Amino acid sequence: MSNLTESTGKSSRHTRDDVLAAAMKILDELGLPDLTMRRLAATLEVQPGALYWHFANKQTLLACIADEIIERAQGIGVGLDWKAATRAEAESLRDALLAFRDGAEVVSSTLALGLGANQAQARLTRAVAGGGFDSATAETAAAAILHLILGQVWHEQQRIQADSLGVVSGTACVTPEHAALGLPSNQAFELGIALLLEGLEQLAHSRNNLGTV
Amino acid sequence: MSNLTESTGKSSRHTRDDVLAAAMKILDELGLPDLTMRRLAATLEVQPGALYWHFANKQTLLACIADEIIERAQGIGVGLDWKAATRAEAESLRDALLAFRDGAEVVSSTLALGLGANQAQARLTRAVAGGGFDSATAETAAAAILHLILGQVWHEQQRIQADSLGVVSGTACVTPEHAALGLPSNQAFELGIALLLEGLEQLAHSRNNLGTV
DNA sequence: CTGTTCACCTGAACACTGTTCAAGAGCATA
DNA sequence: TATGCTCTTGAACAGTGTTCAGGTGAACAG
Repeated sequence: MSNLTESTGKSSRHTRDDVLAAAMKILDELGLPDLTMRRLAATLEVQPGALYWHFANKQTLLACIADEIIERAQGIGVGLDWKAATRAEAESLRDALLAFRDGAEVVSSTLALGLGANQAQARLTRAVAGGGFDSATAETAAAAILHLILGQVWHEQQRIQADSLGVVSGTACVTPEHAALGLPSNQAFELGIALLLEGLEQLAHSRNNLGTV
Repeated sequence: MSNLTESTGKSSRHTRDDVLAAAMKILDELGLPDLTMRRLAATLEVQPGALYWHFANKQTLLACIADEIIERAQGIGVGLDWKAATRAEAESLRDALLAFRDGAEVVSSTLALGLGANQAQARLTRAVAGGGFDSATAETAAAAILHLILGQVWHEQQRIQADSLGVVSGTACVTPEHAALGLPSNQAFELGIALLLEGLEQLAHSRNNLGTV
């Protein structure tokens, strides 16, 4: 009833990657609030304490999950101009976040804590830098794009879950002020990115008028 | 040693606003992780259960805190063109978030849950709408600005706290890839807003070429 | 065939967390 | 005096992340 590793998928001992994979499965199937160390341990047929041999604490685990989510976004921005490359990078990032339940929230918090998910900003920065901006500007613009994506996807994913639970929302403290309609999420995303890219292009133009490319 | 209401600030019975004020004080002085129902109860010299007469649960409390934080941001955008008005609104929002420890995180999560802090987007939407955009576009652009501000301030506030604790960060799962330098936070904020506003202005121009104001 | 090393796990606890609820205290109004 | 309403108590429930001395088993060395 145990000790078979591959075929029946049962217990015996686990590697760090096993734990990570199991955690990501729970996250995707049950959501972040249900991703507890005890549930994770139970899934692996192991005592909770065992997890702390593989990960120093839960936050570290979450940071690694965030890294994994981000790493699965691969844009193919070769041979494109910087605008198209940046847009492609942004889209692949968004897709990667959407592909995982509560992905945006996980990435947001670990990124805020400065723990993981640096690759996201790194990729965006490289794409933006193709427009010839100085590195500080490129980095800051990339951060702006990233925050925009995270905020939007987080909002969207929360709404998905809220709808599936039939939550009425509103009426928390003051007036309800019914939820914003705005554009559908795809278009909202494209508008946001388009605005930032357009702004960057204008910035590039105004720099051109003053000197070098 | 008790039962005096105003002068010594001691116990007796409390109103919902008392609880809210005490919660905000704890939040500002100790931070979000230390804002627990038990600590809040202890501050008010009351048993934890008493809090649930005033607020249905902790999330509702946090939503009200978020509403309060947002409400304290008052932009004075009268007699300005839409760009200046929007920038003013964004700046006052940013200031309001920065004025409270962990303000951005509190507002982010309750906004993601669709519970509170709607006024923020409402104000931004009104300012943007001054540019003559259709309501869906204005609303979506306002959401973009809001997400940008929240992401940036959250990041900034987390860094403040991390620095004060001497956390080394990095080395979570993969390579450290040392933290982004970019621009100082004020300039980062201004750049982000400037890019979005510039993008919006371009959008307005391109619309002008096709017809009405 | 021993002996040691080392990766991984157990079992049990610690110190918290949010939340619920019957019962009671204290004040205002009738 | 009696009723009703507001607010609080006290105690529990069901979880949470985390720690740690000790144990198990496989791999490797002599």
